[in-house]
Amino acid sequence: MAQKPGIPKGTRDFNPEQVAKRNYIFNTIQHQFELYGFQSIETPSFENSETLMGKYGDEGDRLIFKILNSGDYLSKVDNNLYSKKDSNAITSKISEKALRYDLTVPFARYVVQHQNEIEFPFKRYQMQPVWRADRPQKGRFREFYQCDADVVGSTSLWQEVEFVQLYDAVFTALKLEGVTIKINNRKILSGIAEVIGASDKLIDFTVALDKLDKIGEEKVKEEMLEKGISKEGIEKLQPLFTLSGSFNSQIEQLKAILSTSEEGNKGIEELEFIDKAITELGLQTATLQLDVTLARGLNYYTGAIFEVSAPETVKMGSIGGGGRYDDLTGIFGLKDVSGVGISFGLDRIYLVLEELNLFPETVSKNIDLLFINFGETEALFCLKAIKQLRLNSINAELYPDAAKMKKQMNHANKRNIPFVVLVGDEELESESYTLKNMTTGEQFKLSLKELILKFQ
RNA sequence: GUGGUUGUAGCUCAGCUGGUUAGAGCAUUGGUUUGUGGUACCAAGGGUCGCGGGUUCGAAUCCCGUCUUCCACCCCA
Repeated sequence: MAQKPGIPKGTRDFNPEQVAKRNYIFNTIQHQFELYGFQSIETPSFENSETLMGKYGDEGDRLIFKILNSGDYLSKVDNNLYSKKDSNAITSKISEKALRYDLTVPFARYVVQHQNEIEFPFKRYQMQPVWRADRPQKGRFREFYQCDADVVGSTSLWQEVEFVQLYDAVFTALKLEGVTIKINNRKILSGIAEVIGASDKLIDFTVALDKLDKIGEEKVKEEMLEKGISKEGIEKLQPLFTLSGSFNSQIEQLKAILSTSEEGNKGIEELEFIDKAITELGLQTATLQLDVTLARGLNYYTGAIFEVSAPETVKMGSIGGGGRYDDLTGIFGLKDVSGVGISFGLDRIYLVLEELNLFPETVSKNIDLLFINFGETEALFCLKAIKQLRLNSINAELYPDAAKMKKQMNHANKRNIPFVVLVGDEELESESYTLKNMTTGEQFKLSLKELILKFQ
């Protein structure tokens, strides 16, 4: 035997059962998206490099899969550049396309490109694979699916409120109870940075703050010092490290910290609005939690920031994220179109449902009837019946070969087919069908009409 | 990108400090059983020990490289 074929690391094959389970998640999410008024679009799996590059920060650029130009791609690189062996400089010469890294940036590109055809506010959802040249680990792949819902063309905070409800609706429909929807606001982070005199170090400051629950207060302070944030500034942060209690009481504490920051106050107002509405409307199974350490997608989020964590019993990174971006389309030349959206990580949700055993038993569809093949005459007779069954929406098939009974029966068992039909000489003569229940072993002789009636 | 970990039959794994022809269970195929399956028993097929190089009289076993797996960091869904 030659060496076995394989697939690139971080990618996966899906067997029929896995596909059925994935489709169950897809369908559940899609159903809720549509209930909330979102419409589906699709974009190409690869975009022009300039559409993607620079939109996700340096780290993001590194993780984008670049597609090599076709043809004699090296001939365009001048010798001087080539001899320097500067990968970054050469990349733009030999690669002009790249695999999509997420669904948000391509959507922004779509909105700008089709701005005159779109009726705003535009609510779209998109469920497609994205690719990242990351190193795989638990719940992290190089090809995975995102399910995004975004609204563009409205600055209304009611959108944020609806997205919180949508998260709750989807996870409730998936029977995944006890997820936490964490919410924060970019304006609060900016406000804090402003108050401690580190406005220019917002990203460094938030990246460090984000690690609070992971590495602890001391290490976070160390990292901030390293990044050049003043000692006095860090001292002002002290209340932040011990921030606790209900949504409301955290808000009160934040108000004290941010009293001098106009932007910070704006962020507080927004959070209060959302919390008040959600409290009034109620959530089914999820919990909305204020988390000031939450810092995601800072390269484009300007208002609300969302992240969803699985129930604490499961060790898994976030299973969803999102936020408000006031100026994403600005990058592509369209000003003043605000957007807000959320994303579901299908592959991670799959792992969580699997771990908690939450998939319904019936996710995979099976055929009801397998006709045993006894030979040419019998097979043709069976196919006539099968045709009628299928016209009546009954799943049925004929075993393709006139193999030994044992083999055919075994095949039915392996595939968990509940019934087989036997048609031999005797049945041919009487134009009847022997139906055998593979679980109980019972069998009955039926006419085609009776057979159809039984399975309809 | 950094650090660690893993790789033996289709699958799950044994194989002690290097020593004849590398094993088991499950799965597969055939038989006991020509139109009645699941169970049982019997038998058979299937492996360049991830790949490449090195040390050695001798390597699945030790060393180096490489790829892969999983995990942590970075970052993220």
